[in-house]
Amino acid sequence: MRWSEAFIPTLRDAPADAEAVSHVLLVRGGFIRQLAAGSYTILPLGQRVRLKVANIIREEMNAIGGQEMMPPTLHPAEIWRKSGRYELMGENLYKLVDRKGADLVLGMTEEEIFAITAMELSSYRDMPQIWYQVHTKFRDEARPKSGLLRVREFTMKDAYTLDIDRAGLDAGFEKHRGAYQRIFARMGLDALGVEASSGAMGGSESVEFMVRSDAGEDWIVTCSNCDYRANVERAISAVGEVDDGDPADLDRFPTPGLRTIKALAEAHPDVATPERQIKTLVYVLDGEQVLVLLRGDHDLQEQKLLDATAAVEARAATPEEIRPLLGADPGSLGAVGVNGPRIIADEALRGRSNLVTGANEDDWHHSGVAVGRDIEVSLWADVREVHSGEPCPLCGGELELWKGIEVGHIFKLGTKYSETFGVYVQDEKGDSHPIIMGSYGIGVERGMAAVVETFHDDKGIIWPVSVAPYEVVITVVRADDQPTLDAAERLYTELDAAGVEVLLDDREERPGVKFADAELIGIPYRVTVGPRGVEQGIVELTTRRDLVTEETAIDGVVARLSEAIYVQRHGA
RNA sequence: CGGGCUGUGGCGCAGCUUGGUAGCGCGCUUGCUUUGGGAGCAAGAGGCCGUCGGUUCGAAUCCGACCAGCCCGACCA
Repeated sequence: MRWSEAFIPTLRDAPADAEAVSHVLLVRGGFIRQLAAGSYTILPLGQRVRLKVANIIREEMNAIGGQEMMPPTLHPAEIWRKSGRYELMGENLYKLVDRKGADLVLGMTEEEIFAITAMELSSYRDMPQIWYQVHTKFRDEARPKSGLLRVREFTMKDAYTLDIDRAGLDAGFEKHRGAYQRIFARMGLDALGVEASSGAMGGSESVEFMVRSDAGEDWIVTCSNCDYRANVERAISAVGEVDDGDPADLDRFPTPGLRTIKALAEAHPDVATPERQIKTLVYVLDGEQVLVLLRGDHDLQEQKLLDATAAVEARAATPEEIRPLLGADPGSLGAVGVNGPRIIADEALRGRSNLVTGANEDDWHHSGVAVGRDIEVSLWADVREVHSGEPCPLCGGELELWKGIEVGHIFKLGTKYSETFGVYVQDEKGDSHPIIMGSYGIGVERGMAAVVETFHDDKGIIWPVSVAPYEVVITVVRADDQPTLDAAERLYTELDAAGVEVLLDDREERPGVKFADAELIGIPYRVTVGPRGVEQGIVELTTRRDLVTEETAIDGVVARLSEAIYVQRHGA
């Protein structure tokens, strides 16, 4: 491609409303333009990257036996009502009505559609199957943000495994784990597979692939000593033992004006250190008011609460809801003697005694509280959020927290969708079994953005060869100098013939503009052709990653570049 | 959905307090000069000032409603 004929609208100034590095650089480099919140036009340069990412995904999916197909994105609402997700997905699901008044839905993930397609299968002999698509998904995000990182319309590779038994699912899951590791590695990404919550997908087990980045929206817990890694929505840590002393009798004491764990601990350091208090939270789970108990120095992880109770929506109750329920305001709440709402207690409170908690009367607290004796717990669960520095649950090493971008997520779904849609196959004895499904997603554009978040400097993007829009840019220093232009054209033709993707910067611009643009759009190799060098049969070769330049004979440059690129093209 | 901020040529911004012919930088067009790290001079093109309504002789500017976008939070397969 000749730059003079290409549509590569680079910008000198960053758009005012872009914050994330990938957002700024993709807009400035002429890869994308915003149409509306969370809605982008992918420009020619962006499309080349997007197709390369999609092709890497396709190659690795095909390599594990995946078969690409193309279901519709527009679905009858009936299907989603049947799976229960018409309601479950809430406002994130785009809902529309056609001319006949029929309700329709735009697909945001497609377990339902693939389950229905799987009704064609009837025998264990048909198993296993790996089906996938690379297609548009729609999500009415409450808050699209950060350019391509969180949008309302995007391309997702979603794959589904169909097996007759658990062992088949496990095998399919492991195949995908491997494929995903290869896909992200080929994109240059260091994506770590971490334990995750399955959320609204349902299912038993899931692994997210996270790329470390401050632009990410998830917090990840990793051990500095062993391989333990998990999303905070799922992560656990070893809790230190607390010496409660001998169990005491339940008692009350006045605590005027002491409304926080900290204030109470400072006023009564002998009995009420934070780890010897019970934190009582009132939550509303799908409309049901519940008490959630935690150790005083611990915090609630809401997703854990949802997972433990199979609830869909959790929110903190308001003071107006709490007073009629418990008879006191936040600051003096407790679960002693409460029997009405369900009481969900964190595992860290199990077996504890001699504790302090609110007495459900303003300005009074209980002391000597023994959890089993004085509080009737309805459900024990791990609902505590792990904090940085706590001991690893596996090895005791120090846990670290970091922010990550979720570039992929794989789920063991089980039979939820096959049972709903009646997808059964017969085994060798003729018995029917619901198909066991797995579901596996990668966000294509988010992956592109994650690459930019990972590889950039103050001059612009640094694409890995495997996903670069072009592999080489030939910068013609003097486009008006005929020998220079001739030499550049010859290189352009030869590189093209050698199968290298090359962009010829033949624009009548000053060199500084061309260098700056080449660096901004992140082409891995730059060949600089200028009058001085051409006279001596020499060009300059610059690598984008380290911006190191060396002079080299024109004659050898094509062979050299095609070799270097060939080995990098399929990923690091 | 709650909180904060912003809407003025393609991009970045000023003008609004105190109403009176819409401005600057970059980019774009043409010409000349220049040419190894975002050139100089000259002449140009390009704007329903987010939308609707109100106040006024007169509104980018004042008032109201709405819409859109960004950031924080809630939410998020």
